[in-house]
Amino acid sequence: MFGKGTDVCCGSCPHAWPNFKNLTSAEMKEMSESRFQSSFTAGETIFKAGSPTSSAVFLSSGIAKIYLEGFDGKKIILGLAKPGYLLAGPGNYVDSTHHYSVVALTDVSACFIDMNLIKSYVQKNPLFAEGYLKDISLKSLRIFYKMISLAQKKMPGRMAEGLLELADEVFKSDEFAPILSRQELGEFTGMAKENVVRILKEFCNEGIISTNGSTITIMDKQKLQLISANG
Amino acid sequence: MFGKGTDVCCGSCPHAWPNFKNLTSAEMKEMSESRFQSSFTAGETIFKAGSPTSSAVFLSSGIAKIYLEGFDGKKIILGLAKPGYLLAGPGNYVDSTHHYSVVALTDVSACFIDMNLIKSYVQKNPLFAEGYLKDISLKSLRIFYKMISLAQKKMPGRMAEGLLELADEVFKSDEFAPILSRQELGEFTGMAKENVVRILKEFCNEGIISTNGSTITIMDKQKLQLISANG
DNA sequence: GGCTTGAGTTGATATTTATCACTATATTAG
DNA sequence: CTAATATAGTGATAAATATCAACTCAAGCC
Repeated sequence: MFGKGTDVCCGSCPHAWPNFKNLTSAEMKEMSESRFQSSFTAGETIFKAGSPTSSAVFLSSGIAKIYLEGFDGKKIILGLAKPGYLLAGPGNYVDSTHHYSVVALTDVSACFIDMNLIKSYVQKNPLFAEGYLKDISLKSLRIFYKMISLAQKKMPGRMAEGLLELADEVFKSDEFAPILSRQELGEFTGMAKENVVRILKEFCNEGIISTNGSTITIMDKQKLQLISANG
Repeated sequence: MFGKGTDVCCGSCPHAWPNFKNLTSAEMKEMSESRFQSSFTAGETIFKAGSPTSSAVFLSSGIAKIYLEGFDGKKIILGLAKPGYLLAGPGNYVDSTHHYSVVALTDVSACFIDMNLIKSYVQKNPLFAEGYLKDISLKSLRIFYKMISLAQKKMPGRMAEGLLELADEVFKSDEFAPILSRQELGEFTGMAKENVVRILKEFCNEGIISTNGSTITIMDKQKLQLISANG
């Protein structure tokens, strides 16, 4: 399914990027009428690092993984995008190129908004520009802390942190389906997939989590927070 | 030495942040007249993570290290700041707090500019806002690549990359004084100081660099680039 | 159904990296 | 000048982590 997105105005979309609130209704209407919508099935690539940032992408439903491509095809999953998350990245104002790749983890429907339009609002609308700055700043900060975690915490600490992030920020629940494979969980927490298995098993044995079939449930959140904090 | 910086206008300062070119002459004059200047000797802290971002800081001379504070007092040096580098960080638009610390490596003289003034120019001056976005975007990108390097390269690769960054981007010369101690070089390349020593020695033995007293000279840049690229 | 494929899992092993203990060499303070 | 302190350097060891080689199990396919 794809096409011009003329059905609902972005202004009334419950999943819109918060910063769109700073647009005038004329700007909102213009943007809304010029956007494109497209669907992706789980596993499909929404955009790849290296491709031009011709559009800003927003999910209206589904979840996608955002990852950096390293050496030898190794990946680092920076985080998961949900509706309301601006998918454009810092390359937009540097070399007009994406520097991370985005792949749908579930079936996804996405809105594509012309980047030149976004950039023109940045120039015309100071509040919108400030909102964009806030967005990119917050994402930078998260990268800082991800970097500290990867560089200084040991595997159990990183896994605990990763599970807490999935529970608290992505799924908003202490019980969640394994939207990420063990391989991906490893790319998310910076370890080999074999070690993901071992550490999850360890957490199970200690009663910190339980893995019912393919669902992970956090049983002892305090302990998990302790492990995360102590590295 | 410190005080109001009324001697030279920022507009004619050869070390000014490039984005200041986008200010009107009235804005430039206002900013120039309200700024404060201060000096730091090598080793002194310019600001600490956690402190409020009340001012944007620019060096007019000297070099400073920018680092994240991790666990157990461990540090990650993100990079070195020279004149022309905006020292404010992404916390400014998130929680008005610095998230990295900055310490002078050489004697430094610095200009402090009221952050509210900067923020007001972001709102009044779209070109300035765009320049700010570009600045923060570029810094984000660098963090991406630093992160990949730390997560996926092995020690020799990280050291090679670090030396190349010092030569090509900081000192603009293949021979440079050891402004960073072995400890700091370790914080910069993500390894223990003992391993810094061992790898530098290894590089010496292979004729890739030479350490004359306390100066590092890159002898075989191609080889260094190869080591950096191959992880 | 039987076959293939890929994810999950496990144990053994190799590699990488940190830590520890110590010496040497500076550099600074008194 | 000398003691004290920080940095540099070295080797041995321990810890952390990746890699390799199986094996299991389930899903999809001819």
